[in-house]
Amino acid sequence: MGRAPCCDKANVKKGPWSPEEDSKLKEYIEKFGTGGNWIALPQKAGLKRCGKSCRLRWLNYLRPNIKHGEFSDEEDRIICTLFANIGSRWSIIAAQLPGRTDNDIKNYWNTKLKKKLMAVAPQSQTKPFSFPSPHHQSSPLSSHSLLSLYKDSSSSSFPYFPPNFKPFTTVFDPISPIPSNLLAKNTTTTATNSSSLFQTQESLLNPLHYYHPVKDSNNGSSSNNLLIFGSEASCSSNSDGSCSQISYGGREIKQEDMGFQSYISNGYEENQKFMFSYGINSCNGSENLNQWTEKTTGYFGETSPFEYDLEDVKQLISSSSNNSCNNNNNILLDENKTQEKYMYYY
DNA sequence: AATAAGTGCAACCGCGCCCCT
DNA sequence: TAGGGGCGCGGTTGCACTTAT
Repeated sequence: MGRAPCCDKANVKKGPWSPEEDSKLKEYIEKFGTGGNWIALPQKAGLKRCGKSCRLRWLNYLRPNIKHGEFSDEEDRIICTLFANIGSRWSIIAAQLPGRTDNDIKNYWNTKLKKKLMAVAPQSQTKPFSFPSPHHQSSPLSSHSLLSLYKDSSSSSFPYFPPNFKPFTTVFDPISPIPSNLLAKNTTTTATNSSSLFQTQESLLNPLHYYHPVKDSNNGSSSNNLLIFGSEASCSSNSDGSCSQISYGGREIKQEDMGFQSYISNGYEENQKFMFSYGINSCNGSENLNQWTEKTTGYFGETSPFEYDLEDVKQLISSSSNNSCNNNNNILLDENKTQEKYMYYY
Protein backbone atom coordinates (compact mmCIF):
# COMPACT_ATOMS: atom_id res chain seq x y z
CA MET A 1 0.00 0.00 0.00
CA GLY A 2 1.42 3.34 -1.02
CA ARG A 3 1.36 6.36 1.18
CA ALA A 4 -1.59 8.69 1.18
CA PRO A 5 -1.27 11.67 -1.15
CA CYS A 6 -0.42 14.92 0.55
CA CYS A 7 -3.34 16.67 -1.11
CA ASP A 8 -6.35 16.05 -3.27
CA LYS A 9 -4.58 15.83 -6.59
CA ALA A 10 -7.80 16.20 -8.53
CA ASN A 11 -8.59 19.56 -7.02
CA VAL A 12 -5.23 21.26 -7.11
CA LYS A 13 -3.81 23.29 -9.91
CA LYS A 14 -0.51 22.24 -11.37
CA GLY A 15 1.93 23.87 -13.68
CA PRO A 16 3.28 27.39 -13.83
CA TRP A 17 2.21 29.89 -11.24
CA SER A 18 0.26 32.94 -12.31
CA PRO A 19 1.17 36.40 -11.01
CA GLU A 20 -2.10 36.39 -9.08
CA GLU A 21 -1.20 33.18 -7.33
CA ASP A 22 2.24 34.52 -6.58
CA SER A 23 0.92 37.65 -4.97
CA LYS A 24 -1.67 35.72 -2.99
CA LEU A 25 0.97 33.42 -1.60
CA LYS A 26 3.44 36.20 -0.95
CA GLU A 27 0.89 38.38 0.76
CA TYR A 28 -0.33 35.57 2.93
CA ILE A 29 3.11 34.47 4.08
CA GLU A 30 4.29 38.00 4.69
CA LYS A 31 1.20 38.59 6.77
CA PHE A 32 0.82 35.32 8.64
CA GLY A 33 3.93 33.31 7.98
CA THR A 34 3.77 29.69 7.01
CA GLY A 35 2.30 28.70 10.33
CA GLY A 36 4.56 25.71 10.22
CA ASN A 37 2.06 23.89 8.10
CA TRP A 38 2.42 24.02 4.36
CA ILE A 39 -0.33 21.51 3.78
CA ALA A 40 -2.96 23.74 5.32
CA LEU A 41 -1.54 26.95 3.92
CA PRO A 42 -2.98 26.96 0.41
CA GLN A 43 -6.54 26.67 1.65
CA LYS A 44 -6.02 29.47 4.13
CA ALA A 45 -4.41 31.60 1.47
CA GLY A 46 -7.16 30.88 -1.00
CA LEU A 47 -4.97 28.98 -3.37
CA LYS A 48 -5.88 25.85 -5.28
CA ARG A 49 -2.41 24.48 -4.94
CA CYS A 50 -0.71 21.63 -3.19
CA GLY A 51 1.10 22.69 -0.03
CA LYS A 52 4.32 21.31 -1.35
CA SER A 53 3.93 23.35 -4.47
CA CYS A 54 3.40 26.49 -2.37
CA ARG A 55 6.46 25.73 -0.33
CA LEU A 56 8.57 25.23 -3.43
CA ARG A 57 7.28 28.38 -5.05
CA TRP A 58 8.03 30.39 -1.95
CA LEU A 59 11.46 28.94 -1.32
CA ASN A 60 12.66 29.00 -4.87
CA TYR A 61 11.07 32.13 -6.20
CA LEU A 62 9.04 34.36 -3.95
CA ARG A 63 10.94 34.65 -0.70
CA PRO A 64 12.99 37.79 -0.18
CA ASN A 65 16.62 38.12 -1.23
CA ILE A 66 16.50 35.45 -3.87
CA LYS A 67 19.27 36.00 -6.32
CA HIS A 68 18.62 35.22 -9.95
CA GLY A 69 20.88 35.46 -12.91
CA GLU A 70 24.43 34.52 -13.72
CA PHE A 71 26.62 32.73 -11.25
CA SER A 72 29.90 34.41 -10.51
CA ASP A 73 33.28 32.73 -10.81
CA GLU A 74 33.50 32.68 -7.06
CA GLU A 75 30.17 30.93 -6.83
CA ASP A 76 31.36 28.46 -9.44
CA ARG A 77 34.38 27.65 -7.36
CA ILE A 78 32.37 27.24 -4.22
CA ILE A 79 29.99 24.90 -5.95
CA CYS A 80 32.79 22.87 -7.49
CA THR A 81 34.69 22.56 -4.28
CA LEU A 82 31.70 21.62 -2.22
CA PHE A 83 30.45 19.22 -4.83
CA ALA A 84 33.79 17.49 -4.82
CA ASN A 85 33.66 17.33 -1.06
CA ILE A 86 30.10 16.43 -0.30
CA GLY A 87 28.51 15.51 -3.58
CA SER A 88 25.08 16.57 -4.63
CA ARG A 89 23.95 17.91 -1.30
CA TRP A 90 22.46 20.92 -2.97
CA SER A 91 20.81 22.31 0.09
CA ILE A 92 24.10 22.36 1.94
CA ILE A 93 25.84 23.95 -0.99
CA ALA A 94 23.04 26.47 -1.28
CA ALA A 95 23.50 27.38 2.35
CA GLN A 96 26.93 28.70 1.45
CA LEU A 97 25.65 30.82 -1.40
CA PRO A 98 23.38 33.53 -0.05
CA GLY A 99 20.38 34.13 -2.23
CA ARG A 100 20.81 30.96 -4.22
CA THR A 101 18.43 28.06 -3.87
CA ASP A 102 19.28 24.42 -3.97
CA ASN A 103 17.12 24.05 -7.03
CA ASP A 104 18.94 26.87 -8.71
CA ILE A 105 22.31 25.39 -8.00
CA LYS A 106 21.21 21.94 -9.00
CA ASN A 107 19.95 23.23 -12.31
CA TYR A 108 23.04 25.29 -12.83
CA TRP A 109 25.27 22.35 -12.13
CA ASN A 110 23.36 19.97 -14.35
CA THR A 111 22.96 22.30 -17.26
CA LYS A 112 26.03 24.47 -17.28
CA LEU A 113 28.71 23.97 -14.73
CA LYS A 114 29.16 20.25 -15.25
CA LYS A 115 29.53 20.81 -18.97
CA LYS A 116 31.87 23.66 -18.35
CA LEU A 117 34.07 21.43 -16.26
CA MET A 118 33.85 18.58 -18.71
CA ALA A 119 34.89 20.90 -21.48
CA VAL A 120 38.14 21.77 -19.76
CA ALA A 121 38.80 18.31 -18.37
CA PRO A 122 41.79 16.59 -19.88
CA GLN A 123 40.96 13.65 -22.07
CA SER A 124 43.42 11.35 -20.42
CA GLN A 125 41.41 9.38 -17.95
CA THR A 126 42.87 7.67 -15.02
CA LYS A 127 40.85 5.36 -12.88
CA PRO A 128 37.17 6.09 -13.23
CA PHE A 129 35.97 8.37 -10.57
CA SER A 130 32.79 7.79 -8.70
CA PHE A 131 31.43 9.57 -5.73
CA PRO A 132 31.57 7.82 -2.46
CA SER A 133 28.01 7.88 -1.32
CA PRO A 134 25.30 5.72 -2.83
CA HIS A 135 23.47 8.99 -3.32
CA HIS A 136 26.10 10.14 -5.70
CA GLN A 137 25.92 9.13 -9.24
CA SER A 138 28.98 7.95 -10.99
CA SER A 139 30.74 10.53 -13.01
CA PRO A 140 32.76 10.00 -16.12
CA LEU A 141 35.29 12.36 -14.69
CA SER A 142 38.36 10.69 -13.38
CA SER A 143 39.79 11.79 -10.10
CA HIS A 144 42.71 13.11 -11.96
CA SER A 145 40.70 15.16 -14.38
CA LEU A 146 38.46 16.49 -11.68
CA LEU A 147 41.42 17.75 -9.79
CA SER A 148 42.98 19.09 -12.90
CA LEU A 149 39.96 21.26 -13.24
CA TYR A 150 40.68 22.86 -9.98
CA LYS A 151 44.30 23.25 -10.76
CA ASP A 152 43.43 24.77 -14.08
CA SER A 153 40.87 27.07 -12.62
CA SER A 154 41.62 30.63 -11.84
CA SER A 155 41.45 29.89 -8.18
CA SER A 156 44.66 30.86 -6.51
CA SER A 157 44.16 28.53 -3.64
CA PHE A 158 42.53 25.23 -3.28
CA PRO A 159 40.35 24.02 -1.79
CA TYR A 160 38.51 27.26 -2.00
CA PHE A 161 36.21 28.43 0.73
CA PRO A 162 34.40 31.71 0.83
CA PRO A 163 35.19 34.05 3.69
CA ASN A 164 31.96 33.32 5.51
CA PHE A 165 32.16 29.60 5.00
CA LYS A 166 32.61 27.69 8.21
CA PRO A 167 34.10 24.84 6.34
CA PHE A 168 33.54 21.22 6.90
CA THR A 169 37.13 20.71 6.18
CA THR A 170 39.19 23.29 7.84
CA VAL A 171 38.23 23.72 11.40
CA PHE A 172 37.33 21.72 14.34
CA ASP A 173 34.62 22.91 16.53
CA PRO A 174 36.07 25.70 18.60
CA ILE A 175 35.41 23.81 21.76
CA SER A 176 37.37 20.89 20.42
CA PRO A 177 41.07 21.52 20.11
CA ILE A 178 42.80 19.74 17.29
CA PRO A 179 44.43 16.70 18.76
CA SER A 180 48.11 17.29 18.97
CA ASN A 181 48.91 13.87 17.66
CA LEU A 182 47.20 14.83 14.42
CA LEU A 183 49.39 17.80 14.07
CA ALA A 184 52.53 15.80 14.28
CA LYS A 185 55.18 16.22 11.66
CA ASN A 186 54.41 14.65 8.31
CA THR A 187 50.84 15.55 8.84
CA THR A 188 49.80 18.57 6.89
CA THR A 189 46.64 20.35 6.22
CA THR A 190 46.01 20.43 2.57
CA ALA A 191 44.68 23.79 1.64
CA THR A 192 48.09 25.31 1.57
CA ASN A 193 49.98 22.57 -0.14
CA SER A 194 49.24 22.46 -3.81
CA SER A 195 51.30 19.36 -4.32
CA SER A 196 48.92 17.57 -2.06
CA LEU A 197 45.82 18.42 -3.98
CA PHE A 198 45.41 15.04 -5.40
CA GLN A 199 45.75 13.34 -2.10
CA THR A 200 43.50 15.82 -0.48
CA GLN A 201 40.69 15.31 -2.82
CA GLU A 202 40.91 11.58 -2.74
CA SER A 203 40.74 11.81 0.96
CA LEU A 204 37.78 14.10 0.94
CA LEU A 205 35.97 12.00 -1.55
CA ASN A 206 35.94 9.08 0.76
CA PRO A 207 33.16 9.63 3.26
CA LEU A 208 35.04 7.85 5.94
CA HIS A 209 37.57 10.57 5.77
CA TYR A 210 35.09 13.01 7.06
CA TYR A 211 34.72 13.28 10.70
CA HIS A 212 32.76 15.96 12.31
CA PRO A 213 33.35 16.84 15.89
CA VAL A 214 30.31 18.87 16.72
CA LYS A 215 28.26 19.99 19.61
CA ASP A 216 25.20 17.97 20.25
CA SER A 217 22.58 20.59 19.65
CA ASN A 218 19.93 18.40 21.17
CA ASN A 219 20.97 19.17 24.63
CA GLY A 220 23.30 22.03 23.97
CA SER A 221 25.90 20.49 26.14
CA SER A 222 29.39 21.19 25.02
CA SER A 223 30.60 18.12 26.80
CA ASN A 224 28.38 15.84 24.85
CA ASN A 225 30.18 15.84 21.55
CA LEU A 226 29.82 13.52 18.70
CA LEU A 227 32.03 12.39 15.94
CA ILE A 228 30.22 11.55 12.79
CA PHE A 229 31.64 9.29 10.16
CA GLY A 230 30.09 9.31 6.76
CA SER A 231 28.44 11.96 4.77
CA GLU A 232 24.76 11.64 5.24
CA ALA A 233 23.70 15.16 5.72
CA SER A 234 20.59 17.05 5.10
CA CYS A 235 19.63 20.61 5.52
CA SER A 236 16.51 22.14 6.84
CA SER A 237 15.24 25.55 6.12
CA ASN A 238 13.92 28.35 8.19
CA SER A 239 10.51 29.67 7.49
CA ASP A 240 12.11 32.24 5.27
CA GLY A 241 13.75 29.48 3.35
CA SER A 242 17.25 30.12 4.47
CA CYS A 243 19.12 27.08 5.47
CA SER A 244 20.25 27.31 9.00
CA GLN A 245 20.60 23.76 10.09
CA ILE A 246 22.18 20.65 8.86
CA SER A 247 21.32 17.33 10.27
CA TYR A 248 23.42 14.27 10.30
CA GLY A 249 21.67 11.04 10.86
CA GLY A 250 18.68 12.87 12.13
CA ARG A 251 20.43 15.10 14.58
CA GLU A 252 20.29 18.72 13.77
CA ILE A 253 23.58 20.45 13.83
CA LYS A 254 24.07 24.13 13.53
CA GLN A 255 26.33 24.94 10.67
CA GLU A 256 28.46 27.12 12.84
CA ASP A 257 29.15 24.05 14.89
CA MET A 258 30.27 21.97 12.01
CA GLY A 259 33.73 21.12 11.03
CA PHE A 260 35.94 18.44 9.79
CA GLN A 261 39.53 18.37 8.97
CA SER A 262 41.21 16.34 6.38
CA TYR A 263 44.71 15.51 7.40
CA ILE A 264 47.11 13.92 5.08
CA SER A 265 50.51 12.60 5.38
CA ASN A 266 53.31 13.53 3.09
CA GLY A 267 53.69 9.88 2.34
CA TYR A 268 51.58 8.90 -0.60
CA GLU A 269 50.20 5.75 0.87
CA GLU A 270 49.64 6.55 4.45
CA ASN A 271 47.31 9.38 4.62
CA GLN A 272 43.98 7.82 4.34
CA LYS A 273 42.16 7.19 7.52
CA PHE A 274 42.14 8.72 10.85
CA MET A 275 39.84 7.07 13.23
CA PHE A 276 40.20 8.45 16.60
CA SER A 277 38.49 9.77 19.60
CA TYR A 278 39.84 12.47 21.73
CA GLY A 279 38.99 14.65 24.62
CA ILE A 280 38.25 13.79 28.16
CA ASN A 281 36.71 10.48 28.83
CA SER A 282 33.83 11.49 30.97
CA CYS A 283 33.76 8.14 32.67
CA ASN A 284 37.13 8.13 34.23
CA GLY A 285 38.27 11.61 33.45
CA SER A 286 41.39 10.47 31.71
CA GLU A 287 42.62 11.71 28.40
CA ASN A 288 41.41 9.45 25.68
CA LEU A 289 43.47 10.54 22.74
CA ASN A 290 43.93 8.46 19.70
CA GLN A 291 41.96 5.61 21.04
CA TRP A 292 41.33 4.41 17.54
CA THR A 293 44.07 3.71 15.15
CA GLU A 294 45.12 5.17 11.91
CA LYS A 295 44.71 2.87 8.97
CA THR A 296 46.16 2.76 5.54
CA THR A 297 44.46 2.07 2.29
CA GLY A 298 45.06 2.64 -1.35
CA TYR A 299 43.67 5.62 -3.05
CA PHE A 300 40.81 4.30 -4.99
CA GLY A 301 39.29 2.04 -2.45
CA GLU A 302 40.76 -1.07 -3.96
CA THR A 303 40.34 -2.81 -0.69
CA SER A 304 36.89 -1.50 -0.06
CA PRO A 305 37.85 0.62 2.87
CA PHE A 306 34.26 1.26 3.67
CA GLU A 307 33.57 -2.30 4.62
CA TYR A 308 36.85 -2.44 6.32
CA ASP A 309 35.92 0.39 8.55
CA LEU A 310 32.51 -0.95 9.27
CA GLU A 311 34.19 -3.84 10.94
CA ASP A 312 36.14 -1.44 13.04
CA VAL A 313 33.02 0.30 14.06
CA LYS A 314 31.29 -2.95 14.81
CA GLN A 315 34.20 -3.91 16.95
CA LEU A 316 33.91 -0.66 18.70
CA ILE A 317 30.26 -1.28 19.33
CA SER A 318 30.91 -4.60 20.92
CA SER A 319 33.75 -3.26 22.98
CA SER A 320 31.60 -0.34 23.91
CA SER A 321 28.75 -2.56 25.04
CA ASN A 322 31.18 -4.39 27.26
CA ASN A 323 32.47 -1.18 28.57
CA SER A 324 31.28 -0.05 31.94
CA CYS A 325 31.34 3.47 30.60
CA ASN A 326 28.92 2.76 27.84
CA ASN A 327 26.43 5.20 29.21
CA ASN A 328 28.72 7.82 27.88
CA ASN A 329 29.76 6.10 24.72
CA ASN A 330 26.98 5.39 22.34
CA ILE A 331 27.47 4.33 18.80
CA LEU A 332 24.68 4.45 16.36
CA LEU A 333 25.16 2.21 13.43
CA ASP A 334 22.65 2.42 10.69
CA GLU A 335 23.28 -0.41 8.33
CA ASN A 336 20.09 0.23 6.50
CA LYS A 337 21.65 3.33 5.11
CA THR A 338 24.23 1.31 3.28
CA GLN A 339 26.64 1.67 6.10
CA GLU A 340 26.77 5.29 5.40
CA LYS A 341 26.90 6.92 8.71
CA TYR A 342 28.33 6.09 11.99
CA MET A 343 28.06 8.20 15.04
CA TYR A 344 30.11 8.13 18.05
CA TYR A 345 28.98 10.03 21.06
CA TYR A 346 31.33 10.73 23.80
C1' DA B 1 10.80 31.09 -42.92
C1' DA B 2 10.10 26.68 -41.08
C1' DT B 3 11.42 23.12 -38.31
C1' DA B 4 14.39 20.27 -35.57
C1' DA B 5 17.55 20.09 -31.90
C1' DG B 6 19.39 21.95 -27.88
C1' DT B 7 19.13 24.50 -23.54
C1' DG B 8 17.48 26.40 -19.23
C1' DC B 9 14.70 26.31 -15.51
C1' DA B 10 10.34 26.02 -12.93
C1' DA B 11 7.74 22.64 -11.08
C1' DC B 12 6.57 17.96 -9.88
C1' DC B 13 7.33 13.52 -7.65
C1' DG B 14 8.73 9.96 -4.55
C1' DC B 15 11.07 8.83 -0.64
C1' DG B 16 13.33 9.18 3.82
C1' DC B 17 13.33 11.33 8.05
C1' DC B 18 11.46 13.60 12.08
C1' DC B 19 7.91 14.84 15.17
C1' DC B 20 3.76 14.20 17.43
C1' DT B 21 0.17 11.49 19.30
C1' DT C 1 6.69 2.00 20.93
C1' DA C 2 4.39 2.25 16.68
C1' DG C 3 2.14 4.64 13.22
C1' DG C 4 0.60 8.63 10.72
C1' DG C 5 1.34 13.21 8.98
C1' DG C 6 4.22 16.71 7.38
C1' DC C 7 8.60 18.51 5.78
C1' DG C 8 12.50 18.70 3.01
C1' DC C 9 15.66 16.74 -0.22
C1' DG C 10 17.36 15.14 -4.62
C1' DG C 11 16.07 13.34 -9.05
C1' DT C 12 13.20 13.91 -12.95
C1' DT C 13 9.97 15.96 -16.13
C1' DG C 14 7.82 19.27 -19.07
C1' DC C 15 7.74 23.23 -21.52
C1' DA C 16 9.15 27.71 -23.21
C1' DC C 17 12.76 29.76 -25.40
C1' DT C 18 16.94 29.84 -28.32
C1' DT C 19 19.95 28.28 -31.81
C1' DA C 20 21.22 25.67 -35.77
C1' DT C 21 20.14 23.78 -40.17
